[in-house]
Amino acid sequence: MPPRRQLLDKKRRKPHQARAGETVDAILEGAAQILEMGGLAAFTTNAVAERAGVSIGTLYQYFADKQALLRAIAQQEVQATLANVAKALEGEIEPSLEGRIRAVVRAMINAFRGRQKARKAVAQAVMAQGFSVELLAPVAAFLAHSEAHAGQTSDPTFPPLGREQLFVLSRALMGVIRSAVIEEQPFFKSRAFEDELVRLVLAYLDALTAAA
Amino acid sequence: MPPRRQLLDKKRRKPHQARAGETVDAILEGAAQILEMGGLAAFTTNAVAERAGVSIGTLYQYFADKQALLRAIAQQEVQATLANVAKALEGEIEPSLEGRIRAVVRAMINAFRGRQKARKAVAQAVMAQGFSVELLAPVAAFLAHSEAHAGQTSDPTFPPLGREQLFVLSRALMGVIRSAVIEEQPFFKSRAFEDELVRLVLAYLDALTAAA
Amino acid sequence: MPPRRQLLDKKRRKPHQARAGETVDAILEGAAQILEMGGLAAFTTNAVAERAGVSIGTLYQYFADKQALLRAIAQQEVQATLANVAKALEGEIEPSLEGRIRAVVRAMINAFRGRQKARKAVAQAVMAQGFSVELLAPVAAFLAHSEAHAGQTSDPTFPPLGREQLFVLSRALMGVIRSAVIEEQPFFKSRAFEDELVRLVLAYLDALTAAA
Amino acid sequence: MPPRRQLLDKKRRKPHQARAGETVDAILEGAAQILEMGGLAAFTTNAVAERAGVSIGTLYQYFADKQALLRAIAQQEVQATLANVAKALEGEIEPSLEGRIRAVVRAMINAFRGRQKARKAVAQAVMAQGFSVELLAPVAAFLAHSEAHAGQTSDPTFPPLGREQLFVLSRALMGVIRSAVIEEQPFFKSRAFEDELVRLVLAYLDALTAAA
DNA sequence: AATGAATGAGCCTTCATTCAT
DNA sequence: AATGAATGAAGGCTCATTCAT
Repeated sequence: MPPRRQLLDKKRRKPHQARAGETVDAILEGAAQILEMGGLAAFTTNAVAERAGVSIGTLYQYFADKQALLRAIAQQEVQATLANVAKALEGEIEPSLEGRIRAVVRAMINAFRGRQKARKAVAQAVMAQGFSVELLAPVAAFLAHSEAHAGQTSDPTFPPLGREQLFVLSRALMGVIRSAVIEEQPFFKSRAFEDELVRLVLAYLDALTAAA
Repeated sequence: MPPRRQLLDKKRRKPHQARAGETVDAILEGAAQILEMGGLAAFTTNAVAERAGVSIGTLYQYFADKQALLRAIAQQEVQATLANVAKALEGEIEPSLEGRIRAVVRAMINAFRGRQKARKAVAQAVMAQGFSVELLAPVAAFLAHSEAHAGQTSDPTFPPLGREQLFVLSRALMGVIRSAVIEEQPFFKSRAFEDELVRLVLAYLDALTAAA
Repeated sequence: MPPRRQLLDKKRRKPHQARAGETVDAILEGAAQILEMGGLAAFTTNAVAERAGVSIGTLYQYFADKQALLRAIAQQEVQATLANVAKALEGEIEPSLEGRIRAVVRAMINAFRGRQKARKAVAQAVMAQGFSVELLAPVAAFLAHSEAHAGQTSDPTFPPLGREQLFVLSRALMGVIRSAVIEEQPFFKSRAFEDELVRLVLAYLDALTAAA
Repeated sequence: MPPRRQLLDKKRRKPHQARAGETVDAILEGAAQILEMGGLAAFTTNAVAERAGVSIGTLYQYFADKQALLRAIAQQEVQATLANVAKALEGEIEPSLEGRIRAVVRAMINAFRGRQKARKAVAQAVMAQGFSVELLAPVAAFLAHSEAHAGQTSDPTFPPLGREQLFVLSRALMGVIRSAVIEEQPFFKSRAFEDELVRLVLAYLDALTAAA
């Protein structure tokens, strides 16, 4: 029996004896849901607050402004994706280069399965702000790291990636996945699609190796 | 009997004729300028009308709403880019596969040189609407066409691209360029960047050939 | 029979074929009324717009922001007061110093009769912004001008007022009237009150003369 | 049994006693600081509470609302100013009328412990509420009292001031100082300014005497 | 007594769109 | 066809105030 607020008729709900952390989580979750449902256009602070079941004032107690909220979600999403990728890599027994690349590709594709529209919106919003560089930094770092490990295996090694090469590789990969999500391609989750992505990465790395 | 707007004919008719055409062009030009100067944030219908030197009412006589205006600009840009690519291809003497790929890549990069900010804004806005599919269709078609021609040369031929392969190739290329534009990468117009793009496309096509 | 505004029931009225000038006047009038009724606290842009019978959008078409509106009213009020004073002086046949001072005092008192609360609010608001100096400048100029004329009469002349002296004289006069308005003193319109104000000004001027 | 707030007793009791008194003082001090630093715009209840080092809830335990807090500050300041004036008068060896007037003027100028901005803010805020009457009452009373004492000296005496005369004298004095504070006049603390104020009061009193 | 998370009414402002002229 | 004054829904954000702990 929730002690406060009994007339649920009109406005707020959620009795919440929520600790601050819980409140923040609720807001983040609400924001993601709004993004998922209506895209960036529906992403208004009032809508987020309502969906999160908190007052607009509470939202602003935790996020300085709309952008800060957006940034937080983006951060969270990138983190989650990276964690996904990392986990996929660890679990991978097969140490072949192709095996590891496939693991990364698969993890990235799967990362987009949950909330496609939300991620789409986040991607757009974040890019629109110019945070893309910082946010994608971890991705680039990860790829670089992954590449560094390559030398420890029996795989054909390849020279360290230059600035432009890292950029091309990471953006090509993300660009294709991004497009597939945004265009809602039917083959998004197909094995054929995954194969082509792996082929793309592998081919590029091979070409680099050959050139060196 | 299409009463308004052929605007894609590009050719300006006699100045005392086709008042409408001129007005539309003025609006489109004004819109592009606004976009270029202030980005999406400054892109208000009133601002565009003022810049174009027409009343807001007139603007709405030719464009149903803001989105329609945005779509028209996007259309125009894509069209122009394709024309650029085609011209580059035609003028290319060297018939090697790499030579043609480089021509295409260069044409696409150059297409973004004029009004980078405008293109960035258009890209973001249009993607947010989900029109990417239609807009990118001509690009994909063009690449398919280009590939079809490849067989007619003395180059090592490669099998016709499958749906996923065409998708991966085109989106990878566009995705990298798009990212470079949006992130305003300093190396955008460098030779090194161009080289990597060519390498990416070439490597993927080689891999496909090898697999066949 | 006021021609405008017929359905007072709910929201908007006024079919308005209003010229821009009329609209501005309506807004200014509405603003004065709001100020008169509820003071600065009630002075919200929405309230003003509603009272003026225009949409909030229209208000912002003519005034950049709330402050601009406030400044406009203040300007108008000061102007009106000065006009009042000037007219009173002109009409004054008796050219004695005391006679002229009394005319000024009376004009100032009368200026505050119409919309006491509005003027009170305007005074406060304007002071809060720091425009007081510029706005009161005409008053000071007027006093200086009045003083300049003194030499042309048979009155005992007095030396030109210094900066501090002009300040003390004008603010003392305005301060007393202002207080009377704000405190809603019953004797505000009495002859006795007027007499004391005249005495104050006269005494100060005399003292200055004696000191010189 | 008044449970809260005697705060005007000024005397701080034993530090381990009277917790409430200390809290109230802290709030009042915090409020004054906020006012001084950021003016009325920065004067939010939350800001005051934070500055005072208490929670917002505690603030509301001692002050019914924001206005009450403002009133308390004003009260306190007026009280302090009067005390200042009284002390100045007592300490004044020279018993001449001009000497005593100067002491009063100086005390009023120096009031508010040098916190001009806070004083300005308080003046504006309090006036906006219409509390001016009550707040100025002690000032008027003091002046009346002071005048009453005048007769006991060897100064040229003057007749007791009438209602309008007392009003004019006190408001003229306060009005000038108030304006100087609000307009942030550079000569506020100058000797020349003080001289003119003294002259104003003296001249008016002289005129009254002469008329009697 | 004190705390501070939560509330939400309401403020200022923008801008896409309409329509009488 | 063109104009542009007018509209008003909607958005971001603030801050005085409450109340369960």
